[in-house]
Amino acid sequence: MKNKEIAKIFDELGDMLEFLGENPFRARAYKRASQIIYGLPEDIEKLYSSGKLSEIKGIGESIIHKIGEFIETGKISAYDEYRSKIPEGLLELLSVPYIGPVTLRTLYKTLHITNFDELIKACEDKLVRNLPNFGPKKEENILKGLLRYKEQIFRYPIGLIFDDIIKLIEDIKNITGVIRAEVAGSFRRMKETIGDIDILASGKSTTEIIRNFTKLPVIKEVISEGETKCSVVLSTGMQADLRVVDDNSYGACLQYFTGSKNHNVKLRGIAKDMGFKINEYGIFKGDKLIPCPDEEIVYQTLGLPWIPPEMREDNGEIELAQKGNLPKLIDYNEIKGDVHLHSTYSDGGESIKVMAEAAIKKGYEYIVITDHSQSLKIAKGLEIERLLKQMEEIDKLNRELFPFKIFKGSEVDIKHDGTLDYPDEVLKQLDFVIASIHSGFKDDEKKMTKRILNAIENKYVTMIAHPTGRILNAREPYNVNIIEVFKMAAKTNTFLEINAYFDRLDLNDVNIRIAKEYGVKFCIGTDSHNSIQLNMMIYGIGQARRAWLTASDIINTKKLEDFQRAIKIKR
DNA sequence: GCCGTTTTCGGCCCGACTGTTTTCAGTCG
Repeated sequence: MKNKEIAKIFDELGDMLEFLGENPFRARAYKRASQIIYGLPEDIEKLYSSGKLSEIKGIGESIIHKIGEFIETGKISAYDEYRSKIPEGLLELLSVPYIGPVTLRTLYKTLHITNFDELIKACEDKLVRNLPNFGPKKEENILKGLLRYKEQIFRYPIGLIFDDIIKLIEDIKNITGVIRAEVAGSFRRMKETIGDIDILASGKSTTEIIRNFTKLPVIKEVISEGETKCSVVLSTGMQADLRVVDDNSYGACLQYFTGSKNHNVKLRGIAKDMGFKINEYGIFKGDKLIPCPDEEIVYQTLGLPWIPPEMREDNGEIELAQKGNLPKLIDYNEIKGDVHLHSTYSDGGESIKVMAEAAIKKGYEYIVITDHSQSLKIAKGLEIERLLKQMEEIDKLNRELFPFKIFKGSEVDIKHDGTLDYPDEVLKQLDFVIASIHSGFKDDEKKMTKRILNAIENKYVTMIAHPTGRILNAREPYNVNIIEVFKMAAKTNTFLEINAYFDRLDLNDVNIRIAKEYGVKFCIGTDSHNSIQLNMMIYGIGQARRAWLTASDIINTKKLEDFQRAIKIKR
């Protein structure tokens, strides 16, 4: 699939036009197209050849032509032409705080800066401050931005920072005068990674609230501080922005601050067509303010139902809302059991019983214990004998914990030759067989795809875990033709996992949406190695919601009896 | 570059904060 590759080219093309100072709306059109293509739930080549690209808003004649050129020739001549005018590496500087297209252009034209290190040196040599409209403060900020960018080139996986942020919000709620406070931005949209934290609070004395916020112990540095907003760096190195408004504007501001940017741009366009002006303080009809203490009012005024934050990416959700066809997304409390858990039998940290009791406490009706199989020695994978012994223990626990149910499962390695790590006679004694890749990551696409398809075709395999193998900030997906996997999974009733482990989130939102188009059903598993990690379920649900899944798409939303029936369907 | 039961040309979301200026451009979200 070339979606990502093409999306990246249009994104860069947008950057180039910005840098060159060409029509900013043209640049934005490319950037918009890039984001649309990145989030496409289908193979772009297929859409191109079937002529369906022209039905997508934001993709016009010229861009379709360029996509066609890329599919047929592997390149886009307009892109290559601009590329040759701009030094390699220069545009990366656009991602540095304080550096926008105008600043970068000046730096390039006057000081001939083309990369990171040259700019650092120019700042240190105090050359930047003397440029027109620059000054000492700006030079200092650029240098700070460069250093911060270098430190924080990656985005934080949401699961890594979730608890800290919830705690921070509690601290903010305790500041005198604060009426309401919550996190907005990509965190509220449950994006898999978070760049910075956007926090919203309401209260009367905004300046005072902000001053008290900047004194919280977790704040390392104050970047900017005004009457209604401020930006700080937290002790973790993460940036946080706080916005404080009157409680009557809370809903409008929450809507605005949650984004995404594209979602808001479209919404404001709709408002404008209806004769409204919409900003973070509310909706205006002429000079008359319609107060929006709650978010629902913003959408309602525009004739729309409230749209869940996870959907707000301008991927068609506004059009769906206009038609009254928003899906009922899976709710955060609809999961009835966890399907991917490890215990001390392999590399988990706690006993099966402790894991089960934690699940009961969460209100689950069942769990599946899925320790590693024999060849994964590094994780104390179970030889057949120990697996049989584990089954006995599970039988015993099931008598004890009734009506709660522990299913007998295993996370079975798909070995390098494409066979599974236990023979069928063993697999058929298990209730739930997970197959997954833990070795031979470097196989070429053909071989890797064959390995996974082999596993899917085994009638005892219930689910493929973490189907692409990517690890956030650490490992790229393995070379696999994921579309073939989707097709075969749908055909054979093999479930695909939405792995909720904080640095996996695999399948990711884009792939989940594509897989659903092919008719795939999913389970969400936390891959927990201790009982606290059961809480990671929310991150998996978040990704499912971002992919517009409903409870009926996800097998472990089913009650015990129905789940039991569903996992037998393939046999 | 995209888009249109107001438009096929002329628009394209809106405001806060900073640093440089002396009224505003640039950046950010």
